[in-house]
Amino acid sequence: MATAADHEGAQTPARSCGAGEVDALTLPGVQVHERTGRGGSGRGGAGAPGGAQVNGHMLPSSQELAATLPVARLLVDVVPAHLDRPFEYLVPRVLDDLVRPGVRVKVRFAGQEVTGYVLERVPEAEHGGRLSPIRRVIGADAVLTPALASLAEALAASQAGTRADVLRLAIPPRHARAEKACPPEARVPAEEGDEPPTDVAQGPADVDPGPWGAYPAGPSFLRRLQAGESPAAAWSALPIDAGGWPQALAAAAEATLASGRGAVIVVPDHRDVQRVDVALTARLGAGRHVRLTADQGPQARYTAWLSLLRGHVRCVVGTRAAAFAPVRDPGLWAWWDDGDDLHAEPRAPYAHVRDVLLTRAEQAGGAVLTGGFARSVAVQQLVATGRLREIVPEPATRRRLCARVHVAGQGQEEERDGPAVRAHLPSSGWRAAREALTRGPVLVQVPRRGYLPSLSCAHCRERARCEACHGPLAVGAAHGAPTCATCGLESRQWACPECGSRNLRRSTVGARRTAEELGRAFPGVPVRTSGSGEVLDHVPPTPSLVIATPGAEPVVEGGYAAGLLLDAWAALDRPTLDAGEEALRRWLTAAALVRGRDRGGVVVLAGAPTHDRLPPVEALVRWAPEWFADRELTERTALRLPPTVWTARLSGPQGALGDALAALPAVGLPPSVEHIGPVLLDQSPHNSVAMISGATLGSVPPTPEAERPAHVLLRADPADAAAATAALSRWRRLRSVRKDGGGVSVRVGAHELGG
DNA sequence: GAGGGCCAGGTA
DNA sequence: ACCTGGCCCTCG
Repeated sequence: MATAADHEGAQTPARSCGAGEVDALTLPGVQVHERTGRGGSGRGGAGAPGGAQVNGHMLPSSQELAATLPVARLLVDVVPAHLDRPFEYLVPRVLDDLVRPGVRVKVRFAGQEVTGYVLERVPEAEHGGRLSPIRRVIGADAVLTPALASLAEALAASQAGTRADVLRLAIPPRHARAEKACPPEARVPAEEGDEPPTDVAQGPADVDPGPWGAYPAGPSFLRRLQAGESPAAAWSALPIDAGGWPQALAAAAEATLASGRGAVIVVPDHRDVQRVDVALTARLGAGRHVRLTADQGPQARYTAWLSLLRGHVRCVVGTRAAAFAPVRDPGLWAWWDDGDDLHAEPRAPYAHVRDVLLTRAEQAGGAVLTGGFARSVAVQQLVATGRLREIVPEPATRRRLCARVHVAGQGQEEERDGPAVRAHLPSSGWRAAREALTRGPVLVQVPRRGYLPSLSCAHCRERARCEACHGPLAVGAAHGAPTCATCGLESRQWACPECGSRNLRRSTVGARRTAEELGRAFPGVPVRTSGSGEVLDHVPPTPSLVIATPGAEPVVEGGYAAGLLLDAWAALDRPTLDAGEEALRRWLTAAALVRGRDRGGVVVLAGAPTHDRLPPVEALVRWAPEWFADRELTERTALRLPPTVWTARLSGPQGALGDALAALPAVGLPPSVEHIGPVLLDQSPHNSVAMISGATLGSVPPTPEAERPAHVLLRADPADAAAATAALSRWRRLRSVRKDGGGVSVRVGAHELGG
């Protein structure tokens, strides 16, 4: 393959490189303007007969420019916020044909070679100074489509980030072999009639509603998709008994394709991609859709991405980054399980899949569909504001197809001994499992992986902490010593600082230990585990115990006979805003894999507080995710908690945060914006490092007060959100130009002080 | 973010 | 007269 370097100085006439063959074309002999000459106008090359003229600067002949529109405005891929604006470059004549809006190029910027994206070609420069030439074109495809450009602009604005941040997530690295494998776009025009005829909306042949038949509003949603309309829905999915959510998403995709439009489906993890992929193949046949995941490798990823960009394929299923997929004429934006934190992008600008898809729907049109067994508070807010309409099953359908839920420890007294207690199971759970094992597999969800992830004082129940750093103590293996999860120090002589007791008790039991114990409680029954490390996709529908951590529950044909949800309090006790929401989501996700009530399916929730029934527990028992989400939304509105208010988090050294707070009003932060903090990030790890090393080395100075890491949470009414975000954006630009950001990072929409 | 110019203050 | 460091600006 000819690389850029191969072309260096080769004097290749542009004409000999048909667009289809060009990988990367290097401008031969570009030398001038490499250095910003110190003296005068430095009109370089000697002679320069027939040199072009731009802004009064004569250019040498080796630099002959495109005859028309010799200037390209580019977005350069650089980090600093104040550089998020167009820069102008010259278009050499040899690159004239290739430098089109959206094309990826290489240019010299601040002395380095950087990637740029062509925004437009213009007749003359706005910039007064001299321009550098574009050095190379990276692939002939216009990767920055107009749709993507406006998406990047909107997302950057709403997250106080930069367009380059967005594009880094949205446009995969170019892969030349993938480009070759995917036939050039010129030869596959969508309108030439070589598309499968089913792609064209035609006549009465309605798409088979499949699982949508179980929802009153389902079939009409599909019909509207097929008719080219753009409904927007929050869908409460029934358990797998009702046909399976992957099949439902595939049906929605088929209806959309039948209207002549494309579809984007985003799911949390690659197991979900696999399942939707299978469903799509079954619905659409082979070759009508592509997958897009982070783990598929550069070539496969770019091949899939290009086939969407070039319009060969109109439907995609993938994980987070697939939300940016360049599907042509999009008609459906769908995502599954809004509450799964895999949908939240961990890199700047931190946009959630929901933000990305809703923004795209607003900009490009198309239907919106978000489904799940649970309903997140964020989705409930969209329902409450009328952005989404509900698709929910009839109560009777739900009662029939959802498992019966029992909360252990309620009603009749639980037994105090026997095999159940030894397996730290409530006896009702043990009985349910024993009975269910005669009919099929039993799913056991344990909230945490590992062995004994956390320990507490056997006497006063105070959480056991590391003596050095106050991190949580845990036991990693069957006979291991308690070890700090934060600093790794072994604690062989632990004593409770509260009551002096030297005995530890487990407060959470991990999957491995549970597997051991259950194996003993149910001799002869095969035990399988699925969690981090080894995640099982499927298990056979034969009697077995399947122990899984949340998100790793294997699917079983025909559903589990029963489900045990252990250590409920551990899920509820997390000190985060969304602990209840997240607990319910995890329980419902597991419970949805269990057979419906009509087929004897039962779910036992163990370890929930018994004195009063918490809303997430009640919502599980009643299988009422909408009720819970609505209640939670009401409560957060009253308490001014996100997502009902705008929030942003600034993180960095305490001193720099103070400076930032002082500077923000001057760049337009509305006075109504409150701030909470600065709050010191956590005393323990940093102190512990100082303490431990101080003890051994004797001379490590403590972290200066101003340098200690901290957070500030900003909070504002939704009405002030745009102004507040804009102020943060301006502040970032100012900071980055002065190089005194002080290590403060900005995250708009961060709900918690932690993390 | 990187590189460089420019001014202030110190050093030979 | 020359070196060094900090500040601030440009980058097309």
